[in-house]
Amino acid sequence: MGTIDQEVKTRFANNRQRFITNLFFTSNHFQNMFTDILRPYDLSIPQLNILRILRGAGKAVTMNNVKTLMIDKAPNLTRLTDKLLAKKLIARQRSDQDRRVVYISVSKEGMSLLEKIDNDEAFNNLNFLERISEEEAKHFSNLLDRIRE
Amino acid sequence: MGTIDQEVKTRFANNRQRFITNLFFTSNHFQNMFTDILRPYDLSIPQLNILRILRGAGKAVTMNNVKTLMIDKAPNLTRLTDKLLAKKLIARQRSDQDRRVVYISVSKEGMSLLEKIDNDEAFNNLNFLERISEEEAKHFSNLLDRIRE
DNA sequence: ACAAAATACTTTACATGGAAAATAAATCCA
DNA sequence: TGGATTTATTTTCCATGTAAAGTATTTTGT
Repeated sequence: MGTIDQEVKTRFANNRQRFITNLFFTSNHFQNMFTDILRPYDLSIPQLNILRILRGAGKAVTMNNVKTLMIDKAPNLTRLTDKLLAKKLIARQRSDQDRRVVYISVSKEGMSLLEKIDNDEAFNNLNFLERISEEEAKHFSNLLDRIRE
Repeated sequence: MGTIDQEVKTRFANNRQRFITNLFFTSNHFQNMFTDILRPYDLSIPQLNILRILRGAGKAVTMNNVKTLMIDKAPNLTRLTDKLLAKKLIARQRSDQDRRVVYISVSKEGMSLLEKIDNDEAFNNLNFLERISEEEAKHFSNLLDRIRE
């Protein structure tokens, strides 16, 4: 794994160009890494996000609430939850008060899968991020906040 | 657009966690921005990448070469180039020397589309990146190189 | 020369992202 | 009350990402 210039074999006009390309490339790189780590658990990144949101909530949550809590939006949330349901990782229940509303919650199976993943060396330790210090991470995160306006 | 903590409404365990989430979020944010800018040109990001690679090469390039030059790999390059061909933005020609090899190149239409996009205010000025200096961009890009190992 | 392996590309299948239309139920308001 | 609007979710459509299998052609090794 070399510099971004080596990776994409491109000559950049300036450092902002280099930076934005590197941002895409690096994000992609780590997403692939997470995807690989999750593969043995037969879980996708958005599926894990949903499970974590449900665990974090500690109670049943409406689809709408899940959607607003998802990081990268939740495209086809119904389709995603269908799959979690098929794997019995969540439960689904329609509200009695408002019959348009659907609640979902983590099942026991879902909770124990989350625990397994929490204890997964590769996933939990983030040891691929050891090369960046807490201070640098903070500074960098602030910078990302800033350039998004 | 607020800080990453506001955006994803999450409490992060540490700054490395915050950073990696912010990386995904910000990358996604800018990709969506590019996608929106390209929409009126009826062109996707990978399609634009291919056109630029072809222009950069200045000559016909084999599918295999295009693949190695693509940033995020070129999934279904045939399918992608089919679409560019349908829009007459590229030309395709089978090699005489090695009949397995397929060359593609930018057409006149492709070149003039690229010029239009080059002159597109929103796309070309990268003014959404004004908040980061050249020096910061350089430093940040180096840091991204480093954490990828 | 000729079968086996490698190479270049194409095709297929399936999961996901993103946007928009469709459906169903609740609320608003004249 | 009852039609129009809003809200919550589902469904559909299309482009892409990813992996694997398939096809055609060339190269390799005996």
